[in-house]
Amino acid sequence: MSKDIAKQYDPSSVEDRIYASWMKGNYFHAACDPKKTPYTIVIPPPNITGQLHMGHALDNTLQDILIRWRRMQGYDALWLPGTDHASIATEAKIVEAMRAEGVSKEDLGREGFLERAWAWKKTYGGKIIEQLKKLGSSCDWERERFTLDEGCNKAVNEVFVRLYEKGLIYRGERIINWCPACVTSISDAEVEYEEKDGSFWHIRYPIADGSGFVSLATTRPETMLGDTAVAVNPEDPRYADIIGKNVILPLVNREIPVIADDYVETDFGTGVVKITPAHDPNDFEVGLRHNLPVLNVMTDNGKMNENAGGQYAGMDRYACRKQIVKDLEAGGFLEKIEPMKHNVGTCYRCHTVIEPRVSLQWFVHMQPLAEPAIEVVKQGKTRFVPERFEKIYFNWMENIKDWCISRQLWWGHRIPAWYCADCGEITVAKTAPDVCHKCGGGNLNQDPDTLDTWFSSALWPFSTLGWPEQTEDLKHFYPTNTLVTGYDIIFFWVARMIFSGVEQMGETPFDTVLIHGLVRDALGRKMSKSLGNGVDPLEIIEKYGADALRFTLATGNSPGNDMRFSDERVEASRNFANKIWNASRFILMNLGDDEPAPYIPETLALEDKWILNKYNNLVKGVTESLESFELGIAVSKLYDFIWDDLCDWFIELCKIRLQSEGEEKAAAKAVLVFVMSNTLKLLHPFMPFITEEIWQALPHEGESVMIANWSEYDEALAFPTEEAEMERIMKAIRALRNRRAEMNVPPSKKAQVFIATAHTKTFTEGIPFLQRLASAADVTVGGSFDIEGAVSVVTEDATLLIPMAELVDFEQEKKRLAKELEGAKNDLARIEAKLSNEGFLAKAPSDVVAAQRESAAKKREKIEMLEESLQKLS
RNA sequence: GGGAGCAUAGCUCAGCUGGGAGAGCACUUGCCUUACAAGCAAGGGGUCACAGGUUCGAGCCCUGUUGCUCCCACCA
Repeated sequence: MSKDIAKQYDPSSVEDRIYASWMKGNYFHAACDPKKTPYTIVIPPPNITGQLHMGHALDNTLQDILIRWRRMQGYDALWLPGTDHASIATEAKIVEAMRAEGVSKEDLGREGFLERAWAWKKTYGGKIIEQLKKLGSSCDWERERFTLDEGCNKAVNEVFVRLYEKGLIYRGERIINWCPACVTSISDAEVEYEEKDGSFWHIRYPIADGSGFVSLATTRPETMLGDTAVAVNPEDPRYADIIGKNVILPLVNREIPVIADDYVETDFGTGVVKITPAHDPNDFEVGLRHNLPVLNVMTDNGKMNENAGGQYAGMDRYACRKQIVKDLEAGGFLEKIEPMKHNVGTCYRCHTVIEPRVSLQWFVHMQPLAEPAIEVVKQGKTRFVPERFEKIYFNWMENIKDWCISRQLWWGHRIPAWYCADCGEITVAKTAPDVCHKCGGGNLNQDPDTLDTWFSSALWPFSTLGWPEQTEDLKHFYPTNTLVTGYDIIFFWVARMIFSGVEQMGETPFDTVLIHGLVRDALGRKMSKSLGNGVDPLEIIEKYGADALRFTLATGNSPGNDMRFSDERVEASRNFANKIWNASRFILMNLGDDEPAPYIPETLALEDKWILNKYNNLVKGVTESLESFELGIAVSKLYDFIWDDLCDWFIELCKIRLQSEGEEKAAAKAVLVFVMSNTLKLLHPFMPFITEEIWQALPHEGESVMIANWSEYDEALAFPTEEAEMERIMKAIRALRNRRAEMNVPPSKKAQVFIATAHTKTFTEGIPFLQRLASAADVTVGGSFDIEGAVSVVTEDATLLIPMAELVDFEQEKKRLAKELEGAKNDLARIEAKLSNEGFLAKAPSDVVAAQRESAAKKREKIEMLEESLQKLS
């Protein structure tokens, strides 16, 4: 904030400069000071392929608010940043770029491909970090990590070996989800189900002995090529006689048995199910039970393979489906086609329909890991905010299935398993073994596959602190405190971090999981690339400033709930920033070159005590809200205080004293500076840039507001009596303004006011306020007045009389007063009904009863005054 | 098939452990009152989805109903 202060706050001219000054001051760096209490947040590492989107902006704003607040409170606050290698997404991106050049992965070979991938990472991987800085994120950049860096690799290998040795990682042939576009297996969590219009094809399978046929229905007719049985329910009388017979698979003329299995429902479809063990998870289970052959009929990229038979081999699965249907129809096997909606699993990265398929993969045996992970949440060692997400967590963990962790990709942590070419034994080791641990042969080949990205993300809270080394950082900062993330990645990440932390470290990785919702567009739709409705946070920052964006994201939103984003809301935030800017400008203009001086308690005026008391309560309120993770409430308290109390009232009230000289002017200035600079501290976590810019311009101690001490409630600033007195005056001012507006009296027309009140001292003190803020001319305060033809304005504390006979229709005035009287009487009747209720008096807490008594007394006073005013009019 | 969330002013949403509803935007009226027109002042507008229940008292707690949204689940 320079000398020539503009009327409008221009964020673009201050943000980068301020951020650079913070970096220069090294304020983001956590010291790892054993004398200080640590407060740690690990960032949900954004993908290196990522562009900062609104979800990131929200997530990181919340984290920055928490970390800045705790840092100011004196914690050894560490916000540990980093990025995720995002195996599938990154590899896809690189392969795509290579395709444009006509190069394939195979052309380059593994080494060449990885070289290229690292080069890509070097060029583009830091982009999102730069974008986080634009947002104001106060991460400890010295500790920045990458899920595929050397340290994380060590951690990954360590965990893999440990789990393998405990028997919790195994290799086996199972049905897995296969994405034919990404050409890799994916985990169950990575499958997204989408409801699609499909068909239910009813097909006739002839019975081999020529006794007829059975009808069955399928949504994926092409998989019939891999059928190795047909199943019916053993209790189903319709089919009792065919169990054990064979049927002939149409088109391929292969004989397959009819088996009986409980899995088949009698009341769905025809009660007959084709069994394709290689391409359906249930069928696979049935196949195991009945010892059926497993016939894989598809290739890696979703085409039919040689097992599908000559006429279909090489066809795309969907082309094949069409052809099969055609051929079935031609052969008279197709009974009917029923339209049907069904849930189709798709790849969460590319949304290609996944193909369940039998495959040899690595798995984590989840059950033993899930149990203690459930326990730590049950015991409250980790709690979810809001709590309801615990149910989602439990539900997932309690029904957990084994986790397929191997991926047929090159970009990622390579599986630390070596196969002996001589004896076939597997050697799992942290570093490449020289010889087979069984036969001692040296002919070893490492598994070509890499691990699920989430395997390394799961270790993030401790791998980033140096684990498996017992580093000082690890000892000091683990377990971390707060994890901030969206509900959409509880399964992918949060759950896996919890069981990994518990298993490897013996301790849950964080005490609180703060869950936020999705940022939707103005119409409530999910922001997505395909819809093109995404709002770019960087554009918003450019247009309105980072503080306005942060404020928008932090406000009017409660944990776990989705929010809508609209430019109008950012505009409102921008206006708020501007309001603060101008209030500060006003203070600075009045400060001149005066020595900054703290206020002297003895010189404080009524309004000073009022604002100090309000400020003191604000400190308490904001801190409490932050402690309970109600950031939206904290920020709205600040908004209300700054805009309403400080700007609309206190600054206006101060103008009176600022026009004078001497002690009272000094007091006004000192209190203005005190309240503003301390409020800036409270606001700083939410709006870091503007608060720093202004704080630096105001008289201050210390280098930066971001390392200033967070304020605490201070008994010396408690002035409840004065606040109440001030409120009496304010009420009178509002009532006067209201009355004048109703009568269309322009502010330029000053009016004489007589105030009849029991609080003569208070109102005498308030005379200048009424003159300044309620267009009063001469004000006379007394016990009662008898004035002919005056307009009366009645509050609970006073009757204000304005002799403006010429402006008033006294019949109207009588009606108005009568109406007001009636309203007051109704209010009183309601309160008295309550007070005469035995149950209320007996059971309501005493402070509530007292409050009701007080408001009854006030109403009675008001009624009395209204009656008096009416009487005078007649 | 299970589970969850939401339903409050014209719009978008707050409303913490029950004590008679708030904000922003929009709207109406009057103000360039020299910090701010991205502003100031005043105002209108709500049977808190519906029906029961608990309670002295319910937007808030319980039950049910309706509508919308989401998550999970192997119905071929």
